[in-house]
Amino acid sequence: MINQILTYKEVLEIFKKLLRSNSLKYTKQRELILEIIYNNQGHFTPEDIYNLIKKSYPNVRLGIATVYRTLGLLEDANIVSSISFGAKGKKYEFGLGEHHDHLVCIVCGAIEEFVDDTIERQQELIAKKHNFKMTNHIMKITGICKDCQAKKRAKN
Amino acid sequence: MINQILTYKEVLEIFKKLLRSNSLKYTKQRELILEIIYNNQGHFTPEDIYNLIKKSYPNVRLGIATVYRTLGLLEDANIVSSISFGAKGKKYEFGLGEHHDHLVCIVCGAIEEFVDDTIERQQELIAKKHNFKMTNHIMKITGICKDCQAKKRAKN
DNA sequence: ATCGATGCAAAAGTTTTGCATATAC
DNA sequence: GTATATGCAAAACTTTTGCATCGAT
Repeated sequence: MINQILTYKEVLEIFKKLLRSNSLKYTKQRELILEIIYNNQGHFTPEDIYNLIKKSYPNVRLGIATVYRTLGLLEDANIVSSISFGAKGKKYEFGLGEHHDHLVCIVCGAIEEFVDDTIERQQELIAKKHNFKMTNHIMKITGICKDCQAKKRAKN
Repeated sequence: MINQILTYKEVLEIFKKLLRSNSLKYTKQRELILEIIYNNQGHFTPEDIYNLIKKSYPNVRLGIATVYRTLGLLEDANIVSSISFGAKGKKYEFGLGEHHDHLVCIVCGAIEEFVDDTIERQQELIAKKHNFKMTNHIMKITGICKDCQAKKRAKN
């Protein structure tokens, strides 16, 4: 897992290299999908990404199928990662750069990110103990966020 | 979070109490869904559960919609928990009893479970630090399992 | 007797696929 | 020029909803 911040140019180079080494083609659509995910920090459904591109680049032709196909490609290459946040469908986010985990509020849906060294280290130990060659890991804490707890108290 | 092993009878009692206190009805279908999840340790899609019940109890009428509705109910009550394993759709498992996390093989799909005290403790600290009232947490390590690593070596 | 639950089928949503055409190499 | 990618539309799935009927209380 790469744990340093990469510029868009560097990421694009990684992607291009990946395409080349698999005899795949570098297309405008593929670039835009990567760019949107890189530039908009956050968690997006395939449809979100489709809509963002349609809005930002109205003159580029794009089908939703291409978004699905490209996300699959990017996920295989670990450039993006996906997670299911309980809501319907999967969400994707940029996956190179510092790894982080998620706190998700079950009331308002807010997502906070965190990084915790103890957790990171322990995960590696666990994988080793089970003879797993770890390629990725996800941790998600669900609960009620500060704001929603306050609102709840106010109501009572 | 309840951290002790409960008998089926105890779980059923919890479920019945939940139903009663919400003016919901105790039906054969609801009981069978709970029973199947309790007795078959593992991770099931709603369709899996539907098929298991159809096979085990061919004379009980059951629609897939009821499975979805009941799983929603059981999940809200924390009696079952759901997780998305990358494959399509969510999978459900029994959620009372000792909490555990998952190692998922990206090659063969095998799921191993583990319990790790350090992780558990750290999660509580993180939730506290972010003022989250934690209701649940999931950790998933993806990688290549021992067997698939061996097969891969054999091929090369 | 009442009110919620159920099955069914239709609808809504999500993801994948086939194919003719377009585009990168 | 060749091989892969694309958009589109259809198909395949997954999940939810409306409604008449059934069944638990």
